[in-house]
Amino acid sequence: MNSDSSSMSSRASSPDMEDMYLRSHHRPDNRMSSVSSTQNDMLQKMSEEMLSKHGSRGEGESSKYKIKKQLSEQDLQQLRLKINGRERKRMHDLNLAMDGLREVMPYAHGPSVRKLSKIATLLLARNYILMLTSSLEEMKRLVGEIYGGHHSAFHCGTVGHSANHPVHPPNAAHQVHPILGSSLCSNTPSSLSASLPGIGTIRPAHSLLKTPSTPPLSIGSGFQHWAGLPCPCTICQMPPPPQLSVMTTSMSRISAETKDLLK
DNA sequence: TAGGCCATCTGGTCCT
DNA sequence: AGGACCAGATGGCCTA
Repeated sequence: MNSDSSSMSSRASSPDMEDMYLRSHHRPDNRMSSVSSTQNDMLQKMSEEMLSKHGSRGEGESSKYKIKKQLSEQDLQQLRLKINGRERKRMHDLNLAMDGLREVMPYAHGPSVRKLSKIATLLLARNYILMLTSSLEEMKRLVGEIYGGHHSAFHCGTVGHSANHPVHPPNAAHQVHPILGSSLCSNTPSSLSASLPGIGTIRPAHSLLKTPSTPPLSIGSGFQHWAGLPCPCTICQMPPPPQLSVMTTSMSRISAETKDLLK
């Protein structure tokens, strides 16, 4: 999913967004989902009122100029309503995307839990990404340690590798760690750090991120969980193997920093 | 009641 | 020209 609409050559069109989110969000009204029926009625009334007002006024007495002016005014009003509607829809799409982001955050979801604000969602998402990236880094390092001298086996199996290290077949990594294989191949530590300079510099507490109404529970590795709700991340869904104790320690450290953010 | 958050309107700018 | 994006203004709702 390409969420960076500003960087795209062609800007994200609303129909696509509607398509994306309407599938998972059942919206009775295609246009104004979050606008209350009262507000919707009000908007409808406003437009109708303006249209009828401009349509009935000035009949007979007005000059051609006046009629023309009224028509242009009417057109202007219609145009304004049209633009407002588009903007409203755009903001709704943005909010749906924000909801989608909230859903995948390691944060309690539910009617009793207060929704994360937009800014808090973005900041938490950033730190979550940094934390996951850092965990991946550490995992890679540990795998490298475990298989010490066979480090080269964890690089992508290329012709070059098989030529340089005939003892270790190029696909050894995939045989030993099929789960890690793709990740290890797609990013070397150096390239990853280069592409994500923010790693290791997770931001300190932000005043905009507040403690949720439901206090966080610390389970096992120290990763943040909130009452009664499982963490959606894959790391928490599998029990950490004993070899990864170093990683879990690191996870505790990182999650503690994340916890600070929520204060 | 002040402050935070949000939805909406609006005008401007940029892009296709 | 029309549409998308953006930022400022405004008013409503909620909470400490």
